[in-house]
Amino acid sequence: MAELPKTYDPNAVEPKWYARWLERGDYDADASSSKPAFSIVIPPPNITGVLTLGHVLNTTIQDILARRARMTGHEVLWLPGTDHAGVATQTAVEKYLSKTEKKKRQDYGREEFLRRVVEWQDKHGGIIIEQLKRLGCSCDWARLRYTFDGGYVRAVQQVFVELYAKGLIYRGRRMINWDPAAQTALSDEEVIPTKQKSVLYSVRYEIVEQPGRFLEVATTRPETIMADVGLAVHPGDARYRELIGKKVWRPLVREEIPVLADEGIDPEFGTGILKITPAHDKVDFEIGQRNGLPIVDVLHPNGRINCPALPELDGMERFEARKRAGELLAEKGLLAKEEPYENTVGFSERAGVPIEPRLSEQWFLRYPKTEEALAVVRAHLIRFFPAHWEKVYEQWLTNIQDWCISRQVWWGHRIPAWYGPDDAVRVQLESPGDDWRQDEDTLDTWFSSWLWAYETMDEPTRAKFYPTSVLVTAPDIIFFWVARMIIAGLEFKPGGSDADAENIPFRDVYFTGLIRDRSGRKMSKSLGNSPDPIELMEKFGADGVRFGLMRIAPSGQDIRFEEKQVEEGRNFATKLWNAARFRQMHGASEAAPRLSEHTPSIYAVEVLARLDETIAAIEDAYRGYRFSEVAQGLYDFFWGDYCDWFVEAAKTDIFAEDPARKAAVLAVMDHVLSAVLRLLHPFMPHITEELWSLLGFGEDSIQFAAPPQVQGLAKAGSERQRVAAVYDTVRVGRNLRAESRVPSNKKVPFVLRTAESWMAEEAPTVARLLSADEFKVEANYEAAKGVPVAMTDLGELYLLAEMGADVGAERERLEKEIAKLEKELEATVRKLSNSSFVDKAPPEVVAEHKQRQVDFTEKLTQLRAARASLE
RNA sequence: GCGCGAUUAGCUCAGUGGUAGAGCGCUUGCUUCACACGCAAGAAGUCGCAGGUUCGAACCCUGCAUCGCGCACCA
Repeated sequence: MAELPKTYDPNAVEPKWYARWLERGDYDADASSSKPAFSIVIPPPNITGVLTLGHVLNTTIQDILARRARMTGHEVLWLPGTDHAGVATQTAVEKYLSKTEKKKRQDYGREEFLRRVVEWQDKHGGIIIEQLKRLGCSCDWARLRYTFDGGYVRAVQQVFVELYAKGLIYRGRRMINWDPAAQTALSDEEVIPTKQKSVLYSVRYEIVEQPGRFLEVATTRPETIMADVGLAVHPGDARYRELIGKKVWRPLVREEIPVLADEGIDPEFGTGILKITPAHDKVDFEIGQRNGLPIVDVLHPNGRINCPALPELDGMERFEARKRAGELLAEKGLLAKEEPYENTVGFSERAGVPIEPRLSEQWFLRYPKTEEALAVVRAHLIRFFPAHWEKVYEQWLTNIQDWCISRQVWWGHRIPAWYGPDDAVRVQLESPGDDWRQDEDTLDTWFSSWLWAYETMDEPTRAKFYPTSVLVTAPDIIFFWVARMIIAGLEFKPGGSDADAENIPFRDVYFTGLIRDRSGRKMSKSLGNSPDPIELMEKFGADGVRFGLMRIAPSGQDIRFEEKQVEEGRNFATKLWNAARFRQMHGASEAAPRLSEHTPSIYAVEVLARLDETIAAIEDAYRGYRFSEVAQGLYDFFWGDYCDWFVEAAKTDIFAEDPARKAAVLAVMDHVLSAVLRLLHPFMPHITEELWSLLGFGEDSIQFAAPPQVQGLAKAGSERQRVAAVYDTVRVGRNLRAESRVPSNKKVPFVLRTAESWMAEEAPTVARLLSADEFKVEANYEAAKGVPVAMTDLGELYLLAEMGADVGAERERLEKEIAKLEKELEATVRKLSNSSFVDKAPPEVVAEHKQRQVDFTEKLTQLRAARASLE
């Protein structure tokens, strides 16, 4: 085999393997397989979206789960797809057309505009799919779905028809959230309450029956005063009892309106008087309904004032009108005061403008199966990771309101309702006839997404792979998507039987953290603080990005992203590459190294024991979806235990002229490398496949190799204790070198004074690790005065530098060491002299402390002797 | 107001009852025959604050503070 190049080039290796995997059909899920099923549906990204770091985190986790499942012998389906994303896509296309052709969607008309959207979708759509491929995602691309696929659209409409027939979907004139920018209704979830600095106006209303007497009423929205239809006070409010039933003059568009009593008024708030504007406030609407008040609407759908009776404001933009209304009131002497005020205003999630509560004819869904949806999570039929999201889910479900599902948007699933002669309404898929016209509105995008877990699968696929194994998603769509999918599964029962366990859309839900920038801000396009993942991959490799991100993504915590972290991932890939390169420089690897044919060195026993521990820890971490633990465990084992210690120690045998010992070491290396590659493969699929192939560890792709198991090869024997003693000696010696200012490249002799004669066998290895030209073990060594000495677990270690003993420096060094040890000993003694501790602490803990006391005392005695010998 | 998180080294974060950890950054020494995207050594933390439980608390309990998120209210 040719020697591996010195540096690893992910940009050449990664696309090569990905193309090969697709060619071989490695990700095609076989619904007729007899292997146990493992399935994930991707949270479909917007068709026109581009890859963000959030997607990278999310899809990397899914890919890890899918790849791990393939290796553990599952038939894996990772079903990919995209979302038509109604409002988002329509807004993007409208923006584009307004820029390029200076036209609004109305200028094109519905049909032509939709043609333009499809054109745009074909041009910009699917970019994200190619980006996911660059990342190495092992999706079954043959099953790629789109929420606008013909069959999918039909299923969405069918569900609408069914729910209507059940009486769960209804049409009604109700208060909804109106987005004046996008000019559509929104669901409650699409409204983001935002704290705002505004102005509180105190407006004076003159009492009709008592001219000259005014009531002060506070409002943040003087531009809607023309829509006031009354004032209200609390029935028990003694201050105003005599006013109930009287009338006041409305200050703008002067008219008499009644004063009435309503329980909903908080007497403590402001002056205790509320103006009632039923058309523009949800609470006011309810009070109006209770008291039989009329509804006066003074806003156009676009948010401009609609009030010809007040020409000063009519047609004015709503916020401009607010200021102007304040001025008008002041001019009339009807403004008592205005003061700065902070309140919370609902903003449209998409358009970013304040929404208007508005009375409107819309379609609503009364959620079915809410109690069942709560129950399956409470009973952990569906498990949330981290579990604390259960509370958030519960809070939403127990306060649930009907869902406004119609949108005044063209790009979406058309509502299958038809209006015929004489106000007849029919809800069905096909048009009832020529004189029937279809509802103009489309459905909320999430009304199609909630079927995603099963409507994306054909019958055989569903039989094999539904319910899916796990859903991986960001917690910000827990209501939009996760909760609604659970409800859909329980209501539409796509499973094999009526049992909840077969109809829930997934068994586990893993909520990722949100990725923030280094100052803690959410990443967004508008802030420009989101790095382009493709650029990162070009710079550090997909594997580097994946590993770097996973190592810092603990379950449920938000992540502060820094490029340094993916740089570390890239560095780790290079380390892996070079460790493999070192191995293949010493001959061909064995695919199935037979460790039992060799007598393992004590270092081999140690590294195999650590490998076992690592494998066990990884298996446990996977069970709890603790991916950063898996990544960190592998990183520590491979870089620390294997590279820094085992390989360096093993060089003694590799470079020695003993073929048996060399073969033994190489077999252990093959064993560990093979195991590490397989353990690492879900995180770094490309480089592990490349090395698997180059080192010849398997005929087939690493993707289907079984993960290594705990072997129990290394028992807690004396070997591990000896390795610990050797490594301790090395650490102490290296420290002694540095403290004594011996340069790294200078070889010096060491002597260890100890009765442990076995240590002499390890002398070549200790010498190598210490960069010593000689390492001697003597039971009765007498050092010359001023020779640097330090204590190891086995005895005194002397550094015989020929640089002339510096008695002063050595004294100083020893005193520092003595002081440190004294402190530690003192703490231990104090603890042991506490009778409560000795009586109540577990015996092994007490024993540990006693041993520590003995060790410390011994070391201290020797250090003091060394110190004394300097005088 | 209710609920959920977080608070540990300069930075980003691990650590869930028994002598404080990693990476980066910093200081020092090294181009030693896998790797300078590297090797070795080092400095650096009253574990947000105050109580409590315990022989023993970064860890368990209570309260508080600060930051973030969700829900409700917001005239």
